[in-house]
Amino acid sequence: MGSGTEASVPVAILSRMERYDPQRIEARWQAVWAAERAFETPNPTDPATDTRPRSYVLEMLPYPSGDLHMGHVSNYTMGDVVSHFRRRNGHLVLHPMGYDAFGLPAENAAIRSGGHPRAVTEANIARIRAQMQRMGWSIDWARELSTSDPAYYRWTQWIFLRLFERGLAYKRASLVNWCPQDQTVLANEQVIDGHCERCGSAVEARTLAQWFFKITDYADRLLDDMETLESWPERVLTMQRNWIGRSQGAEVVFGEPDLGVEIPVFTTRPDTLFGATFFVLAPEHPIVADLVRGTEQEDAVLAYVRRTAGRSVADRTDATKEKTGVGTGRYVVNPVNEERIPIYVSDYVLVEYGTGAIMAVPAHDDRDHAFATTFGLEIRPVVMPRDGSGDVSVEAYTAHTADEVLVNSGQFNGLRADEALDRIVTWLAESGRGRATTAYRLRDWLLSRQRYWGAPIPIVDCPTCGLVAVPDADLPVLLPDVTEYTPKGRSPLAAAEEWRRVPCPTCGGAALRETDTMDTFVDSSWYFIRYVDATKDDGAWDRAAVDWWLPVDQYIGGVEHAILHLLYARFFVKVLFDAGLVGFEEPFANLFTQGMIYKDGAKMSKSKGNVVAPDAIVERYGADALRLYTLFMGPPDADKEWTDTGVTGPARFLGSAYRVVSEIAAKTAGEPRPAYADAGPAADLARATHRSIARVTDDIDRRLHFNTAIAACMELLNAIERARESLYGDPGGEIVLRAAAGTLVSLLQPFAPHIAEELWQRLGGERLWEQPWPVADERFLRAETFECVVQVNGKVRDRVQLRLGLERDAVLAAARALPNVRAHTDGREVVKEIVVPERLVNFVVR
RNA sequence: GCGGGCGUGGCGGAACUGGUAGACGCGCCGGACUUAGGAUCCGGUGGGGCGACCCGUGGAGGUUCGACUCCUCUCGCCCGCACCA
Repeated sequence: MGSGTEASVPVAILSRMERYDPQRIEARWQAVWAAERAFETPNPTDPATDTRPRSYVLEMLPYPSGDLHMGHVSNYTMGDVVSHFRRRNGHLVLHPMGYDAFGLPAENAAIRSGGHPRAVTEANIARIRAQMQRMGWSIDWARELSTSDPAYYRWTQWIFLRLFERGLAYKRASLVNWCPQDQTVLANEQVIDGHCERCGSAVEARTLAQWFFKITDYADRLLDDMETLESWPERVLTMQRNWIGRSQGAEVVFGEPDLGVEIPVFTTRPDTLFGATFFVLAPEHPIVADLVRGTEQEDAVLAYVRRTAGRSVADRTDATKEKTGVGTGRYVVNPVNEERIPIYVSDYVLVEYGTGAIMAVPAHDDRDHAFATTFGLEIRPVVMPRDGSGDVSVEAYTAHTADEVLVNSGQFNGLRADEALDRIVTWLAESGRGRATTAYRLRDWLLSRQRYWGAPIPIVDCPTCGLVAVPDADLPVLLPDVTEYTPKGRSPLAAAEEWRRVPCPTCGGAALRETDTMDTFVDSSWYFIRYVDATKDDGAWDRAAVDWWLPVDQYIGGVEHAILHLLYARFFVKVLFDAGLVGFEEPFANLFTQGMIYKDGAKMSKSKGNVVAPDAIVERYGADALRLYTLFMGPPDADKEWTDTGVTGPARFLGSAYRVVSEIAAKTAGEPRPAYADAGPAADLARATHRSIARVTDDIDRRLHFNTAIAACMELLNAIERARESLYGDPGGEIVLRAAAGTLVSLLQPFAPHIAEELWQRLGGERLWEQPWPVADERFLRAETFECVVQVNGKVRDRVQLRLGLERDAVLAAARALPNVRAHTDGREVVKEIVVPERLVNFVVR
């Protein structure tokens, strides 16, 4: 890769025949990187003793829907900048890529086109891979993986079995979210406002036997370990905290005397126990049928339960609608005061939360208040501010102040509410009628899906042995080929009769395979581990190598995964840790969530017709320009607005850098490294060069503010352009000029690696991607003089160029002497003189 | 309702620690080169005023010599959760 010939081409000819041609340059360098396997990073041969600095830089893997979109470009470019930066700062960098390839879109496309989901997926992957490679990201393609590959999902199944054997994967009939459009169940996390996250259909509640992961067992650790995730965005932590929804409270047991049953409730307000004036069961509560059997309320209650079951989830959970319900004719006894209170059935109580039953305290709960008002039930205040101001006739009194006391509460009257809460819980525990407990909003993760294109659940259902794990040695359980994928409410795998019939692994008797497939979020909950050993076939991974690379040092992705993927992946890692399979408890040490790219004020989407295809931009301006623009648009975590004209800024900048650096390469000689000069324009340029190094380094490393880093590169180019004519012909000046050009190219490399490599070569360098990152020389960060701003009463009146290190009195004297300063101070009394060293002077006058 | 975030030129944004508001870029205006310009180069560009100056970071107060930055109140927008007892 010599460059001697190009450096001698006369400038006039060069500028005419060698206009910046990104297509040619980018193809050239991508070929070089591929041939040299420039970005492949093998695992250490001996991880136990290898102490080399390393960084695992990862962006969330794409769903291969066909085309790369702008969100991907922005996301992967940010990761690429960090990767290049760390590589050039001496780190071994793991920067892999893969495909989240199972899932409904490919299956639906296959149904439409009559093809096979596998074929659709493979075609999509080929397409998106080519588009990603065209972007020139420094990815270790030797580690590429696809979650729909049997060599991958074999280990997804293997991990499922580890959860199964630990009792963390179980099958249970329960009330689940059913999407009538996609004909499958959905996890709670995939239901947005009662609608299917993917297709938008109103979700129905159905009772079905489904597979769950017991993520609730990990609720406390998922919550408490967030303390260690210091650099995670606050909003992601908050969203996870809300989602887990831990509430401290008490379980209180209410007795039903006629049938002799006990019904526990969960409450966060045991202090209001004396205010319970009725009791409510969720319509699906198992005791409802027993309570009303043979009574005159039976028909009314069962009719209400049926009506509720027929309504959509969105409808049921609409908090603004009027409360409905029906009395059962039965009552329970309040354990604290032996009072009989009536039992109602109402859909405002959710069977999945707490115990599915509540004690209703209308005086101190908005929902109970609304119900009591509708049904004309007693509203009895039991917690009041000391001044007696809490009126509960119109709305519930729910405030929490330090100065509340209990009333109407027997032996607890007069106690402060917080004190009473503790005392009542103690009393309940001592009398065996309750205990302190914690409830969570988080539900177990429903992972089974009645669809084809996913990893089969590796379980066999045996009439004698029950649910039995497929032995590890028999993995993968391959997806059978079926002819019909159209969703019909049961898994298409059920039609593969031959495939289903297997001998029971335990007793050898005739048994049937599980036909549901796994939620694709299972696939993506461990892929970051598999990258370490992406091709290993005698195990899921090598623990020593995994522990060497992980946790991920910098994870980058969209905030839309704040709960789903990030919570699931955290859960998986904790389970794997407990099973001794990995040596860390959190997968992602640092998380960065990038903003979304909008166009015309809306999220880019096909349905809105405002999608800008990266391909089209690359074709016209080149990958470097597109990379630069997606970063230059704004701070990485903020949402950004795409404008078609905006790309021209970075594109012109690259064209201009190409011209100017090529000219300098041809007209000067020397090393493309930072150099020094003592005075004059050369010294100014040397300072500008070193300041740029400091700024770009800090912007990438500490702030992840790529937009200002690029702005700094633009400023350096402007400085070079301004200085070059006066430096040509001066030997010392030419060295500085060439060094400045080299530094510019070097700083630009993480953002625009193709043009940087091309220009670096033109300047006589080689393999810029592995050159050390430039270091700013402190001596050149400071000028000899500074512009001192002089204010009078806080308003800028003049400026003066002063020597650095000048004493306070001298600074004041110089400032005072300025004509415009005198105009504003003469004849007035100066009451105060403020001097901010090396910045400004402020005279306060009266 | 609860929680998180954001309001700066015509536009995207910069100002990181309280110290020159508007870096950098787009767009626009003027000029050069040109058969031509969606190319390139040069100059200008927050508002008002001939000017000295005045006004300006959603709004109103406050702290300070000095506030985009800190405090109080308020308006608007975005995101998340929401009948979770």
